[in-house]
Amino acid sequence: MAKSVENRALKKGAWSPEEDKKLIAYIKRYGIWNWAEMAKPAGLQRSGKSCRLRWVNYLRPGIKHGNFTKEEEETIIDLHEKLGNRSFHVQVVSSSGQIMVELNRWSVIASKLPGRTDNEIKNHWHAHLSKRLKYDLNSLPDMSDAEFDQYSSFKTDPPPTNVPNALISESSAATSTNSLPSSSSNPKQ
DNA sequence: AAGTCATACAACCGCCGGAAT
DNA sequence: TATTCCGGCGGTTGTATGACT
Repeated sequence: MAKSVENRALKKGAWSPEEDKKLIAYIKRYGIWNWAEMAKPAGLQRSGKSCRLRWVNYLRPGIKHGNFTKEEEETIIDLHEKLGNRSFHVQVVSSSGQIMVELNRWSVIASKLPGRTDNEIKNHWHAHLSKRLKYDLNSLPDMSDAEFDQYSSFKTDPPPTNVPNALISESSAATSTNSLPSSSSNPKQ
């Protein structure tokens, strides 16, 4: 009830420089203690999720913006191929003993690319790399994005039949390897 | 110059798992 | 043990911008 009234008052859409400044100033002063509660005292009419996303992906110190390098793209493609559409577990030794930690695909890839966020990597994947992979990069000569786009008139056509299945359907290939217990049981995914 | 289309990127939504109670 | 809340993730959408006709 009250919550829906609050939600209606929440601002959505692009962040203004003033909002950015408010969020940065608040976090510098008080740190991150509760995203849902922080927005109000920070003077922001935003949801906690929106504040968190803005901070994690754009305002946080050390975030790298701009074009992905070839090395970064190769890392993304390589890890995406290895990880597929799934999460997995790693063993971590902490002061309290050995524990299992679950990591997800994009955050794992992001951890290998300092300054890059999972959201940025995910967007880059969907915008550039997935379509490039669909066409089997290995069979093409080295080419720029512009050259690739020129080449890729397949966009609305079905993929050629000689492309391996693993490259045609990322999701189906990933599903077949999804044998580990996973938290990513979201039916949407 | 104006309209249309394609692309890139920022942000949102829905869902899930873990922690707290 | 059950419930609630919060943080985090993946997928998707909305919008600004540039290219093209």
